[in-house]
Amino acid sequence: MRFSRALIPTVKEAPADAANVSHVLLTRGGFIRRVGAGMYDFLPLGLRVLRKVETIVREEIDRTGALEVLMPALLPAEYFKETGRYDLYGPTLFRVTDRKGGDYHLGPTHEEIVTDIARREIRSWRDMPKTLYQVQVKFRDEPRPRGGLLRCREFIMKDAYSFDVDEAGAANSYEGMRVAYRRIFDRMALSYRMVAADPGAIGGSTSAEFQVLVDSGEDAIVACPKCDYAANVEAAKVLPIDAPDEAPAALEKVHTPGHGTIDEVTKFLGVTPQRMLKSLVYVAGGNAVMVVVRGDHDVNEVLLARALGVDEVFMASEADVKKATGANVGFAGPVGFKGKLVVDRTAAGVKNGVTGANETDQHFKNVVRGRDFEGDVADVRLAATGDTCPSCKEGKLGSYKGIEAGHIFILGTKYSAAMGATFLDEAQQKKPLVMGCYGIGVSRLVATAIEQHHDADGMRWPMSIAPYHVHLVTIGKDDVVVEAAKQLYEALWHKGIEVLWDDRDERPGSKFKDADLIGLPVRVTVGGKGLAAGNIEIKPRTESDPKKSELVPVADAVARVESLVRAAP
RNA sequence: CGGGGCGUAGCGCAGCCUGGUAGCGCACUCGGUUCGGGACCGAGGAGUCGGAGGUUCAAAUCCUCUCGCCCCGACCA
Repeated sequence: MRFSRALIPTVKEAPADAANVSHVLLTRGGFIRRVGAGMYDFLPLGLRVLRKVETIVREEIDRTGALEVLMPALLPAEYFKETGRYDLYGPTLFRVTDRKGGDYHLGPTHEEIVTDIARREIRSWRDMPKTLYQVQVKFRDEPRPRGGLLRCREFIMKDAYSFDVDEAGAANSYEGMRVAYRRIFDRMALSYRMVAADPGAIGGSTSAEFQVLVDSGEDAIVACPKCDYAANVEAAKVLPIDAPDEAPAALEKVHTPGHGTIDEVTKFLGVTPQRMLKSLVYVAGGNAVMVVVRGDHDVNEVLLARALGVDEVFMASEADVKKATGANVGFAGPVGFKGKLVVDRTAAGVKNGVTGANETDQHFKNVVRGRDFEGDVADVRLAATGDTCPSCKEGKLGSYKGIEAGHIFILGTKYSAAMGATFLDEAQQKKPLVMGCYGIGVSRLVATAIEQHHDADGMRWPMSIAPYHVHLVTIGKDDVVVEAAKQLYEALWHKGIEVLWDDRDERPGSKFKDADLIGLPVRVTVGGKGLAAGNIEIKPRTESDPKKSELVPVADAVARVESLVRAAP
């Protein structure tokens, strides 16, 4: 492609509304343009990347034996109503009404729709295993779209669904998909980690996320350096931490005027956060629940909800805290608390703790569980850096940030049972299909790749998903230069190497800046000076020194470029 | 939805507090000089100041309502 005929609207200044590197660079590089909140145009370069990601995903998913289908994005409400998700999804569902007043919605995911295919088409154990997938647009009215392509209201997802006769079969399908996912992320040259995850709203038992490791990521991950344990913090198991043994001292009420936070109280009373019993009020199923964790820990709301047997818990409002404790926020405590009380296992072991007295400006010292309060003990804290690994019990967990690029689940019979998707097994018994589901955020991956591969000058595309492989820059308009470039351009294309030729009538500086911004993996410069000496210049985008490039005789240029393109991931 | 902020030329912004007839940089068009890391000179085109209502002789500026967007939280690929 000749730059002069392409649509690559690069801009010098970052858009004011962009906060993420990928959003800034994709916009500046002319890959995408915002249309509305969480909606983007893919301009030619952006679309080329998207297509390459899709191709890798298709190749690897096909390799597992899965079959590509295409389901509608516009869905009649009846299917989601069958499983109750029409209500459960709430405002996240884009709801539409047709001319006859019928209820429809745009598909946020397609478990119900594939399950409908399955209940019509899969009748015998002989039909399985079977995995169906699609690469398709999804719609979710996110509470807060953000980060450019990272979180959109309309986005491209690869969603696959497996159907098996039993749990063992489902585990097998799941394993096959796990291998495919590894290959996909490896081919895209992403540094990622597969982590244990919470199945969340999709439901099911086993699930793992593929987290691309970047500091700007929204998800917190803990991982063990000694074994392969890694988990999203919200799904991480925690081990109780023993407190130093002490003889119980007498309960004592202390005046702590205006000191409500852990930080203030520890300083004011001269105690460590490990001695604090942080008491938080949540609302679960309409009731106020007090949760006690150690001062240096945070509540894991997923674990808390599970411990309470509810779907969701919410932090209580300031007013609700006052109502529940009779004190201002900052002075809640378990001692004398009348409502439901949940105590984290580690907090339960704290001897002579410090906690709010449910009285504004008052705390208790030397609080002992069993003597001063009871409550239900459960692991409800978030895993933290330095925790002992719950798997090998040896390593100390480290913390990482990631972007969720893929998620795989074993669903079991949740959807098949609800929708009557059954088959006849060898014993002529009617059984529900055992399902798994597997998602990859295809459009999100475009942005994720940039979050991980960029520098101060712009993007650094991995070869496998770069919009073109080679950025050919010509300096000046001399006939010799243009002719040499043209020959190189055509020779490379004949070898299947995709070349973007910047043939614009621009000054060299602008061309180099745009080349760095767009970030194609190999830059080839043809200029009068080099050509006079019989050379062209080759510079990988990963080389950060602007002056450093390889001089190659014109005759060897094609072979040299080809070897670079073939070698890179 | 809770909290914060922003809507002025294609993009990035100033002007608003203290009303007086809209400006800067980039981009764009034309002419010229330039040409190996975002050149320079000259000339130009381009804006219902998000929308509606109000106050006023006069509103981008003050008031009310409204729409849109961004950022921080709860959700997710």
